[in-house]
This record gives sequence, structure tokens and C-alpha cells, in this order.
Amino acid sequence: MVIICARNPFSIRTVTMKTEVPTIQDVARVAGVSTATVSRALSYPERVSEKARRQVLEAVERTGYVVNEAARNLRQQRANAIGVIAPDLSNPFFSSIIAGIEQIAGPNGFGMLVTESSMTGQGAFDHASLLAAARVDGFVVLDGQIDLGRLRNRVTSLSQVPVVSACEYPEDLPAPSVTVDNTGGAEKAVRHLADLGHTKIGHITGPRGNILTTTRLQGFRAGLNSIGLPVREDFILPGDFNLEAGKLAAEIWRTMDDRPTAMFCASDQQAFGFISQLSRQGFRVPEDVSVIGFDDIEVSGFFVPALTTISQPRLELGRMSARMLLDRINGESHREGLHPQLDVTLVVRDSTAAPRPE
Amino acid sequence: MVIICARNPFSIRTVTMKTEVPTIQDVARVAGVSTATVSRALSYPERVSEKARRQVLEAVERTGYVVNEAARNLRQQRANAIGVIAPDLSNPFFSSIIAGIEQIAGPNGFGMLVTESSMTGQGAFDHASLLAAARVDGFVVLDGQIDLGRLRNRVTSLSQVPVVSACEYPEDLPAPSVTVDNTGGAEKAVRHLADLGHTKIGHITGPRGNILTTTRLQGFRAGLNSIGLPVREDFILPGDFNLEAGKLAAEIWRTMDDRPTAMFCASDQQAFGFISQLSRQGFRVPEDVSVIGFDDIEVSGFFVPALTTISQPRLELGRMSARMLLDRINGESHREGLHPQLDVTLVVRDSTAAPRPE
DNA sequence: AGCCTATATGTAAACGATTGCACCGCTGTT
DNA sequence: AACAGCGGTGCAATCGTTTACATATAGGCT
Repeated sequence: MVIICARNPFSIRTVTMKTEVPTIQDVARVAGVSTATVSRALSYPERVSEKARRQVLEAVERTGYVVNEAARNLRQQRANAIGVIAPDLSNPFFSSIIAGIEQIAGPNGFGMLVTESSMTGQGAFDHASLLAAARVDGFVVLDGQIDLGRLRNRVTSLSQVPVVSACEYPEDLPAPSVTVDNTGGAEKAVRHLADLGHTKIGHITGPRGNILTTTRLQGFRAGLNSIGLPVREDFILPGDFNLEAGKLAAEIWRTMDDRPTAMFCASDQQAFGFISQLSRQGFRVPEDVSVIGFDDIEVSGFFVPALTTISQPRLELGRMSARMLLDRINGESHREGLHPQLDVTLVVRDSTAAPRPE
Repeated sequence: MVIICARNPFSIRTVTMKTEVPTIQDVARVAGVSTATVSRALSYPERVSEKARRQVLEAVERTGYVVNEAARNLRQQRANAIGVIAPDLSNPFFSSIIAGIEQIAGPNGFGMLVTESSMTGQGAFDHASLLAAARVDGFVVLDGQIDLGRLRNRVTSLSQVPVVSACEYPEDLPAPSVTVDNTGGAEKAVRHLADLGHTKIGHITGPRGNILTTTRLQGFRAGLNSIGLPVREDFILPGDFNLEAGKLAAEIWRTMDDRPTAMFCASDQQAFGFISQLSRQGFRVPEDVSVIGFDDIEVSGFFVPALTTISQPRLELGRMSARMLLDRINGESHREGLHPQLDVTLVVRDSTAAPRPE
């Protein structure tokens, strides 16, 4: 490989030994054109002559030039990157959405900066506003619990900053969001259980205050209503989305003297925790109790028993939110009130069955 | 909040309505000092007078100034960011490592750019070298399968570019790496099974060519040897780390006329797939066959049965590799040959038991 | 008093790209 | 022959920092 780089040819930094990286100047010199032409040849090929384009391309090849993003970003007042704020990076549910975001961002020349909102106490928000000042062009927010007050104080009018929330969303956030039909999903779950013949259907909720918790609970009630089943408040157990919460709920279920014969869990993880603890106590799923989850994470199909659940298009959730964000960044402003909702589907596997005859 | 920003006070871009963001010039004006002093007051507080520092800090407060990273990066020839190359973002195993990296990078003022190496075919490598030119100061590589030839062609001498590989590592990569004791882990697994009384112990490997596959297989053999058990080649089934591979292996196990009574799986996910498929066929774990995994991902403790496995410190793996990378970036060059190896521990749960008496 | 040092500040030159503007030559029209 | 229009190109300003260097001021020493 030939390295052509006349600028400062004798500089040898003895410590780092960093090889000088070619600049647009070097390319221009080799190609025998001005830097303006080089820049144009690369960004708007159709605006330079055939000949110039060839020369530039060859010079790029020979020098091994690659654009310095920092310089470009400074000049263009653009970061060519988006920020992702997730509540919990190690949660497989979120990582799949993040993968979806990357699938769109990457090929469009955008980097993806990932932060965890739980970070450092006050956390992501200093991050976020700090980032907003030059590192990213916008955010995808995956955390519905986020403290908006803080952000508002920093960023004068939030609605100006390109933000798209995905999955969970703060209700009062004046930004587009992409979600799934949580209410409808919960209704489908209930209906499925009822179709199997269950009349005593319970629910383990998500964490208090979370929007997903609210909508799924709402769907749960609506589902029961629509098929004429009474809502038994004592069958609604408070929980969280994680494994531990399912375990805790199992302990409560065990102590009930009138037990539901089927449980709708607010997440797959929760369902795993529930089933796991029950099995340990000698109960069997679905023989003793049917269990249905929500999310359809990858492992669900391989759980024992394979989990019946409401499947969310997580990858598509990420892809769509990234697309919307990129659109906003590029000025193709959707109306603020854009809130697409993706459909969810019932996936029947082995954790649900007809109730044991009395 | 007071916005002080004299530069171009009448500019109102009607389309975007972007609020002008204050620069260091604005701060300097308000504080009544030069930009140099502002810069110094923020970066080296001890090098300016008490008075100047106070004035600058107050001006920063009033203007809401936050440094423009693009400009800083350009000037300093530094990106203040690290790149992470992962083979599969939605895999919970990797996401935990990524979380660990972020825990170190974030607080140190480094952004974390995440890319998936499977991306776009040729993929991460154009990404990677492109990034190397200005977006990141170094990489943590989580993908051992990576095509080094490509990278080499781009980056003249790879050893100059700060790279740390974590978990998996290409054997010929002249870069520090942080791994876990895979061989030792495999030995522990085998020993545990032997201690329970198993003599017919099998293994489902990872994907061909992967370094983890090799070292774990090696440990498996070594373990058998050290306790005087023969290595039955027909008990070694080829696989992959994912769920599907476990399922496939289960089918093979079923057709064997002389079956191992215990299986050491190359990953937890694989173990899930194996157990899941077996259960579906009416076999029981650990009664019919003991199963031990490798990784100890979060859900393992809640599987049915709870999975006995070799636990890796995934978060620490990420944290340590991030620390090493940051050190290298800051010039505190470790020797090239630094390859710390973290310990793994056996976690005994319910998927292993003594073999059924003949 | 004179000189030297140390400390605190300001001035201005980078960093490497993009892009508004001016210019040049050519073609086609009047 | 004059001129408008246009595609292609180069010049040079600009983005917002950091930092080498110059300068100023104060204080300590002989």
C-alpha cells in the first residue's frame, strides 16, 4: 500500500508512533484538483466532471483517505449520530430494539451512542443534554420512567429536539412515539384464556407508574368485560417486569385459598419467574395453572414448557423509531402527534391449556 | 432561564427554529475574559485565578454553555468515544458485557458507539476502519470470528490502533485481551459431573473455528483425562451457542443407542435448547440426563429445571476491557502481551444429579 | 534599583472538512 | 457580435475549540 502524505513528512512522534492520516488536502494534491472538488466528488458525484471524479476516486484509493468526521461534523453542525437511552442494557428485551435501531442507523451513516439511564444516579440526563450539544442529532428514548423535568430545564423547548420514544413513552412527552398495541395484546391474552375455558383469570402487573403496566392492565380489564367475566381485584397481583417479580407473585398465588386457574403475566421474564418458582413447589404448568406472557423474547419458545405469549415485533420497533428519528433530523417533520402503533400477535405454545375439570 | 448569545442575534431560521446554542465566545464575553481563559478554567481549574474561575463558572451557568464536542475533537485529534463491535446485539450474553463497558466509558467522558459485526455483509469492518478515522479512539472487539485480513489492509499496523478484545479473541490479534478461564471452566464442569457419579459424559461444542469452542473442548478433554475417564469421541456433538443448536443436539442424543448420562453444553442458551427439546420428547432433566451449561446468563437460575452452569463475570469482563482500552488510549501502554484471565465459578442448581442406577 | 522567576492572561494559529461566491469557458440564441 | 445561461472549478471563509507563544504584572532576591 502506498502512503502519500506530504504534509509534515518528517514528523515522527516517538511516543505514539501514530501514522499520519491523509487529509482532503493530500487527496487534492494527488488528484491535481482543489479540495472543494474533492469534497464535491465524494458528496455529490453528479456535480463534478467525469474526469475529475475519476481522478479523485483514484487519489482516494492511493492515499487511503477517509473523511475526518470531527471536521465534517463541526462544519456541518451535525453529529451524524443518534443517542439511545435505555433503562437497562443487559435486558434482552431492549437489546433487540437496539439491534433494530442499529440496522437503520448504520447503513444511513449514523453512529449509535448508547447510554443507560440508570447510570450514575442522576444519570442519563446530564448525559443526554450534554450529548445534545454536539455529539448526537437526536435521541431514541426507551425509558418511559425518565425524569422529564430535568430535561426540560436543560433543553429549552423539548419539542424542538428531535426525540422519538419507543416502546415505553412518557405520556406528557411532546414527541412522536412508536409503541405496540398493549391494550389489544392484553385483550388477546385474556380472550385466549377464556376460549380455553378459564373463568378465573388473574394478572401480574408491571411496576407501578409505568405506562406499559397501565395499558396492559387496562386491556386485561377490558378483555374480561368484553366477554362478560367479572374482574376479581384480588386476582390482580402487583409486580415488575423482571424474573424476581414472577417468583414473588408465585408465592402469593400459592397462599391464595381461591386461586386463579390462569395468569396473564406482564412480561415473559416475569412469567419465567412465576413458572420457575411454581415448579419448584411441585405445581405444574399448564396442568395446575395456565400462564401467558408478553413480549415473546427469543428464549420463550424454548422454555419448559414453551411459553404462550403475546409477540411484539421488537426489531421492527427499533427500526421504525430509528427511521422516524432520522426523518425528523432530516427536517421531514412528521406532525408532532405521530404515534404509530404496531400490532402484536398471540403465539400459542405449551404453557396454556384448558383448566382442570372441577 | 436567561439566554445570552449576542452573535447573530437576529438570525431566526424559520424552518427549524433551532435555538442558537452558546459558544465559548459567548461565555468569554459574559465573564469578561478571553476564550483561552474560559477553556482553561474548565479544563484546568487550578491554572487560573480564583477570581477568573468564579466569573467563568457563573457565565457558564448563565449562558447554559456546554462544550461543542465536534470542535474539541477536531482540535484535540481525539474522539472521546470508543467503538464496540459485537457479533449479535440481541444476544443477552453480549449485552451484559456492553453494559459493563458503558459503566466505565460513560463516567470517564467517553461515548460508546455500538456496531454489529454481522451488519451489511462485509459489515463492521468498513465501519470499523471508517470509525477509526475520527469517530472513536479505539475498539473493544467482542467478535472472535472477525476477518482480520480486512482490518489489516486498512489500518497499516494494527498494533498501533488501540484495540482490546474481550471474551472471544482472534488468536493472531496482536492486542491485549481479557478473557475468562474457559479451559478451567470446562474442567470444573466435567469434574462436577464426575463427582456426581457420571462416567458417560458428553459435550455439545460451539461453532467450528471459534476460539471458545476450542478452549472449552480442550478443557473437556483435559477434565476427563485428569480423572481417568476415557474420551468417547462419539459423545462429542458439534453445535453452536444458540438455542436451535441445543435442539438439534437433542435429536441426535435421542437416536444414540449408547447415550451419555450427562452433557456439558458450550453455552446456557444451547443447554436451554437441549433441555427444551428433550422435555418435549418426554425425557426429564436431570433424571434421564444431567445438563450443565456455560455463561450463567440471568434467566438460567429461573429455568425449569434451574440450570447448573459455569458462571462468567460478564459485567466485569466488560468493565475490565473498557478500563484496559482507556488506559491504552491515554498512552499508559500495557505491554502488548497483556492477557488477563478472569476466574469462573461452578454454580450448582437443579439440572444435574447422580445418574440413574443401572 | 534592577533583574529574574512565576503566575495569569490574551492573541492568534491551528485542527480538516464544507460551501457561498466568483470566475471561466463554452454553447446557443437573438 | 453580443450576451445570457450553464456546467465545472477554485478561493477562502467558516464551524468552535485548544494551546503554543507572547505579554503583563507582581513579588523576591541580590
